[in-house]
Order: sequence, then structure tokens, then C-alpha cells
Amino acid sequence: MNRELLLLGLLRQQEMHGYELHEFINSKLSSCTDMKKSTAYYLLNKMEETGLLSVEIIQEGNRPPRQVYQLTPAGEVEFQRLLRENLSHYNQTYLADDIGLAFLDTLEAQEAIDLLSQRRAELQDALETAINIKPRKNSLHLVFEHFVHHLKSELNWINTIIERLSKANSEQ
Amino acid sequence: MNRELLLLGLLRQQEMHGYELHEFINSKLSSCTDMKKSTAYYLLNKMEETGLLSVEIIQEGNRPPRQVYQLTPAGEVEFQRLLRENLSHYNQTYLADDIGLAFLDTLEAQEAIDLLSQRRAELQDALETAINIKPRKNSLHLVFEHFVHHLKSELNWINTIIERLSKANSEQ
DNA sequence: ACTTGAATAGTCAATATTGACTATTCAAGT
DNA sequence: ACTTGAATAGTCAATATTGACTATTCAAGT
Repeated sequence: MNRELLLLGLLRQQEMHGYELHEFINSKLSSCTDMKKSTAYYLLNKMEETGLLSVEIIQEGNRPPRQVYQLTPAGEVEFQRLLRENLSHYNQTYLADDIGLAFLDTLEAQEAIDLLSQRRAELQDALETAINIKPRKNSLHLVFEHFVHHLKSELNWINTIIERLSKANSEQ
Repeated sequence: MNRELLLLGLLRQQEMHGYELHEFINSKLSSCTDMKKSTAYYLLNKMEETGLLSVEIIQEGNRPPRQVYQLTPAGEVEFQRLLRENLSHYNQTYLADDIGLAFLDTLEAQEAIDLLSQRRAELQDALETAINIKPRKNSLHLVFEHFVHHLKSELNWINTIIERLSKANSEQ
């Protein structure tokens, strides 16, 4: 449902066509979702069929015609509902990458340390990239702040684990 | 690929049938994944077809026969590959729930505070539940520790946001 | 004028994921 | 002995998601 909320919320601010939505999401909201272009088109189409969105076909110059979507009144109602639903509940974020950690004892301590150190380097890069993004004026900046907060917490965690493994390894 | 890694890793420790795998994942690894039963069966079947797993049909008592899966040598190789692949790279966790935050400015400050406070209460419950789970002796406990670490960081974050909104609201 | 590659704007078949359903066993209560 | 509901062990059709492909425009270099 969050993906629908996202599309409705963006279209509410400004009517757009599918590609434009996809571009925006990919560049500005990559910390929340990795929804692919085809998924966006699929959802837009579905929401148009259920009456949440209406389409207008716009021809500009001699470019091929584009399908521009906008919220219907029903779409606005659904947006309000989904927004309150979203904000008022906590939904678990799945730390899917931890599955490797669950099998860490399969490896020699030294190899585990080396592999996780490489992971840490990538995490550090991601954090630096995130910090350098200038936040917008509207509440989108909250999303960035949270992302940075989360990345710092992750770096913290991985540092703890690597240190612990190193200590155990040298004591051995 | 993480789901395959998970199934291979568990079957590597002990051969199991689909339902058993599903039970284990649901009870012990709910912080990493919400993979549904049918997905597990689908992946098991696929990995059997590609030669990573072999099946044995086991009849016990007069229960219906069960398909018990075990790793083939090719499955062991793939497990080792996926494990190193997983540990050595950082993959972004998408904070899908933040989509609501992005549209927070749609609401009156007071309503936003109320909704987020309810979310915080649920988060607090989740944290307490997580803390009360006793960790295993093997590296599964790392997964739990990380989950608790993450939940604490989330609670921290939501507290910051609610405080900030409250202050802005009372200054107004 | 012509080529080339990135940007734009999608479509569609293949794949992954799920919810709803079936069917049996087992333990507990009556 | 009989009912009832939870636990066990799946299947399958419907839905969601994706990657690979098509096709056009546009800007830059030659």
C-alpha cells in the first residue's frame, strides 16, 4: 500500500506522467523504495481502473503522446486514508541482509572480518553520499534525515561486530 | 538471492521439509524476512530443479508423505558463494514506511503528533518483545542483537521527530 | 548532413510472491 | 466415542514485480 500512497501523494502535489514519477522517485526517494518503472506503470493503470486517478493524453510538439495522471476526488480520499494509516502504525523493516550474519559461524574468524570490513567500506561510502545530498524545504527532508540516521546506526553496529570478532580472534 | 541463501543455510545445518523451514523462519528469523510459506515451497522446488537440492520422500506413521530437502554438493558450493557475496557487500535497506513522513506537511501539526505517537507506542511494544527473546548460542543471536539495535535507533529517531513537531507547535 | 549515445516514454512476457483454499492429524474437552 | 480447533503439510490461481525490449527525441561531436 505504501507504493500507492507514494504515487498518490506525488500526483496530488503535481500531475505527472509515469516516466516523470519514476524519475522523481528514483532520484529523490531512493532511500524509501526501489520500485521499478514497470511497477509504477502497473500501479498507475490499476488506480486509474479503480477510479483513484484520471488520465489525460497530452501531445507536446511532435513527441509521442503522454499519459498524464491526476487524482480524482476518490483518490484524494484514499490518499488521506493511506497517509493516516501509514503514520499511525509501526511496520517492521526487514533487515534482509542479516541472513548472512546468521551463518557467520560457517567461516574462519579472519575471513569473516575481511568480508565484513569490505561491507563496512561500502556502507561508509553510502553514508557519505547520503550526507552530501541537500535536503528540500518540504517534509521530504525528514526522509533524508532518517536515512542518514539509519546509516549511522548501521555503521555503528557493524563496527561493534567487527571489533568483537577481532578481539575474539586475537585472544584465540 | 538472500532467500535462497537462507533456505540453503538452514538445510545445510539440518535436512528439513518445507513446512518445517517455514516454521523456523517465521519464529526465529522474523526480523530478517517475512517470506511466506508458498514462496518457500516455490524456491525449494526451483532449487531442486536447478540441482542445488535433492528431495527424499519420507513417510512417517500414517501421516501423509513429506518432501524432505537436503543440499547437494552444488548446493553447498552455491551456499558458500552466496554467503561471501552477502557478507562482503552492503545492500540498502529501504525504509518503506517513511513514505508517510514525506507527506507529513499535509496534516495539521497536532494531528501529525498524535498519529506518530501511536506509531511510537507500537514501536515500543515491538522493542520490548524483541528484548525478551532469548538469543541462541550460535550466530543467530547476532541477528537478534542487530534487530534490537535497529529498533532502539528507530525509537530514538521517532522521539526526535515528535519532540521537534511539539516544540514547533507550541511556539506557534 | 550524419552518427552516436544518453534521455525520454513506455510495453510485455517472464518471474516472484501471495492469499485463500484443501486435507489430514492430534490433543483437549465433553 | 465425538466434536472442535489448532497444528501440520502442502497446492494453486491470482497478483505484484521485474528485466529486457522497443521506439522516439535530442544534443554533441565530426
